[in-house]
Parts: sequence; C-alpha cells; structure tokens
Amino acid sequence: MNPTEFYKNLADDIRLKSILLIAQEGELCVCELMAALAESSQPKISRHLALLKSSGLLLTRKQKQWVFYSINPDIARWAQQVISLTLKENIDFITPHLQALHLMGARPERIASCCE
Amino acid sequence: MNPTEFYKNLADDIRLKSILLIAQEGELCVCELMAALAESSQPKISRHLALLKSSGLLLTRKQKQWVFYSINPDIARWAQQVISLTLKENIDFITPHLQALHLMGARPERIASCCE
DNA sequence: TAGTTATATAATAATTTTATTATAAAATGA
DNA sequence: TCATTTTATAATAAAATTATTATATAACTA
Repeated sequence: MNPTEFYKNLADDIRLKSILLIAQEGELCVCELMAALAESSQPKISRHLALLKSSGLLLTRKQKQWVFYSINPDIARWAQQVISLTLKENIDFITPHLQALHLMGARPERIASCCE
Repeated sequence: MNPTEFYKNLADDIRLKSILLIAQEGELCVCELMAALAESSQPKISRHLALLKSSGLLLTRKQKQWVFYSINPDIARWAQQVISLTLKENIDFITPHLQALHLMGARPERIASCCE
C-alpha cells in the first residue's frame, strides 16, 4: 500500500470515522458501527468496510453471527502512527459517535479466542 | 479543515507528491514541480495546487514571474506532523521526482524577501 | 512593442467514487 | 424447520473527481 492508496482509504467520512472508532475501541462489529454512525445505512457501512479490508487496512474475525473489524497490525508503522496521531488529536471528531456507541443496548459480547 | 477534508487533499498522487516535495524543499514553483512530476501537464499540476491552496494547506508567494508554493505553517500541528512523518518514512516515494528536480537546469533563483 | 515564459482558468469529456435499493447468505433461536 | 438477526453483494443511478484542450493573463526580455 503506497502513501496515496493509504490516504485514499482515509479520505471519506465513513471510512475515516470507522477506522478511528475501531482504533479507539480495539475492534467493532458492523452493527456497532451502525449504532455509532447512526445516519448511515448498513450496506453503505459494509461496502466501506469491505474496501478497507480489501486494501489490507482492516482485518475481520467472525464470532457467532458477528463480524468484528480491527486494524491490521501488519500495516506500516508510519501508517499506524498516522492513525493514532489523528485519533489522539481529533477526539472531538468522533465523540458523538462514541457516545452513540456506548448508548447502544445489547452490544454483542466478545469471547476471547481461548474460550470459544 | 476537518480530518476527512485534510486526507482528501492527500488522496491523489499529484497532490501528495507535490506536498511532500514542497515539504522537503521548503518551497517550489510550478515549473519546478513540472520538472519533478515530468509525466504531468502544467494545467493538471496548477489545478491540483489551486485546490490545495483553496483548502488552506498551501500558501503562495509571487516573485517575478514565478509563483512559489509552501506549506501553510498555520495548519493544525497534527496535520504538519502527518506530513513530516509521511515524508520521513516514504522518501523512496518521491526520490525519482527529487532527482528530476535536481537535474532541472535553470531553476529560478530565490530572493529572500529582505532583498527584493 | 512583440515575443516568450510562467501560471491560471474555463469548458467539456471521461473516469471514478459513492449511494440506493433489492436481494442473498450465514448463523442463530424458537 | 421457520423466522430473525447480522452481514455481504449486486445492479443501477447519482454525484464527484479528474483529465484534456484551449485560452487568458501577467511578467519579463529582446
């Protein structure tokens, strides 16, 4: 992934917010991102996540009926630093979405892989 | 400039390379960027620069017949850090363009503002 | 002043990206 | 098994971005 491709991934509101929310929370499933980004439809979010996955920025883990997305730890260090710097210095950019997320009822329970 | 807008500015080859070349060199005029990005036409480069200027990322200074573009020092600190981190960790991304630039004959002389 | 160099802009066409709607598939649970 | 929940995908439409070509402007130079 060259720098331009990397930044194309960040150059969209839904994609950037999803990345920052996932970076903040560790991992999130599609239904949690739907709750956080309440104004966006499910296929819209799914398509953007599919894009980020196919470019190698996100990983997925399937557990029961949920698909959890996380930041791929194998992306270049500078890219990880860009994401965490952007998150740290722009919390207000995702604050309302974090609030919506934490207000969400019935969040899927996470089961550590050791106990499945 | 919110984070998404900022990253839209970086999400194009000509724009990102121009930004990194300018960050590396301090300031560059359009004809120098044309020499560096030899494969791109003048109006193409001018239009992308106009975009970056209108979004507040670049400043211009006119000296004689040339227009010199530089990074606006007033953009958010995190944004400046993103640019310098990207530059530092991806020199190879612009190396051929820096070489073309330094091979360019008759680069416009810079006159410090004190001596104009 | 006429020609040249450097840069910008406008009009249009081409391309790419994004959204919408409908539907499918996979897993769960009654 | 049937209904429900969660997620993905496909088809199409809509919107946004980008490229191309032509032209304009401004400054310098002979």
